[in-house]
Amino acid sequence: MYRVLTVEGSAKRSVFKTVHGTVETPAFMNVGTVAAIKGAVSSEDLKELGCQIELSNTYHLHVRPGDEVIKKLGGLHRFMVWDRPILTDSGGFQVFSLASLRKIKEEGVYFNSHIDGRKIFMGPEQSMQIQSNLGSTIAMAFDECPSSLAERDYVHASVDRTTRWLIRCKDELARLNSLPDTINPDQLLFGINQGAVYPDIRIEHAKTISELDLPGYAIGGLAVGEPNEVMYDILDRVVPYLPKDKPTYLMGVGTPVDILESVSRGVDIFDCVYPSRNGRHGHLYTHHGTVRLLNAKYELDPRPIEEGCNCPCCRKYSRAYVRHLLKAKEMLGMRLCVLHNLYFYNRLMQEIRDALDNGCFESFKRGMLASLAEDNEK
RNA sequence: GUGGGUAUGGCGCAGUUGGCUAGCGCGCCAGAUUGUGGCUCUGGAGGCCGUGGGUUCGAGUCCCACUAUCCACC
Repeated sequence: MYRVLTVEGSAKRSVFKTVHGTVETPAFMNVGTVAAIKGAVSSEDLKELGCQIELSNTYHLHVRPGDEVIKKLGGLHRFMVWDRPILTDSGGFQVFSLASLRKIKEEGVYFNSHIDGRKIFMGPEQSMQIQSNLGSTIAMAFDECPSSLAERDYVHASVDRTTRWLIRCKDELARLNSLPDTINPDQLLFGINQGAVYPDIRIEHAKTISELDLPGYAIGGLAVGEPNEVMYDILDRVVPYLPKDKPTYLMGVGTPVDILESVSRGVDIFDCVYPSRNGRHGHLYTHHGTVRLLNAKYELDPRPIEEGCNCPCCRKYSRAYVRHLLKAKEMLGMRLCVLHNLYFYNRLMQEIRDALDNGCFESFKRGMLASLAEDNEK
């Protein structure tokens, strides 16, 4: 299923085979929370952008349109017409991001829907049932993502509960996968490491969940406000305790720099809203730093967002035109910007894989870090 | 032409019985944003308060004239 091809330091170049196709890693998952990449990007577009695997969200699809609806329509792949791998986030992060609307108990979490305010209960079993109805390739464990500022005692108790939840997730998914009418009987479960910024709690947790022999492991609860150096330090300490023969997924990360630094620390898979959300807001990534397209200095700029970029936006359109579209709040402006950013991220991952294949990742990384730090003011 | 209303940053407006460096929304300029509520947040620039007189210790606020504009009526 998962095979390491080459290693350079802690960096890994691997292939991860699933029933929905192979993911070449290091890989970036393009984020389509509600079974769509925001910004009018279709699943056809995703293929053109080089997307290998897409991420959707359990909580959001549960509240709308409802996982039962998607199951009746044949599962998420058929629903959104995407035949490559899909990872569904468990809803655990919403415990954290919608914190003002929730109550956490041993059995699970009581939410208020952000759509209509109605009460929702989600525990490990519910999350697995929803993800089973969606039929994603990879289901994520239902976890709690404690604040990076949380007290040590709280984090300790939270992580213990997350472990108990993980065992319940594993049991429940095994049961669901064996049911006759299940959408994807080969659905995989990834466990999630937590522990905020306490290395000893994280390491202990990593050891514990590794023993459950799941097909993959994620590191959650990072890049939520703590300094970058802290995140890198946690990765240095924790990744060695996760199985090397399984994919390692760093949740919610990150900037191009974060990705380079994390690959060199052994991470295989990433996801982040940056390319899509920032794209919608005119914050564009290039190999030579970011372009804030809404800045006045681009008003008359006839160049593409990035010279030499082969994305659907850069092949045709000028900064001036796309800037105008964003200013006018035309959907096309967002779309073109998101297309560029996702193309950039997917291409960056391809470049990382090529460098690993050629055994020159460290020098590639040094050069790319220098290039990304350029001002792009010209 | 007559009567009445209104004139405050690019636009739309607040400005209490006249009282310290005239506010707000949008827009504009710049910055944040890491398992996405097509958001949200943080800064910044920009105003001789229509013009000219007057009353007062002090006027965006009161008085007069003028100009512009809106409404009603001949």
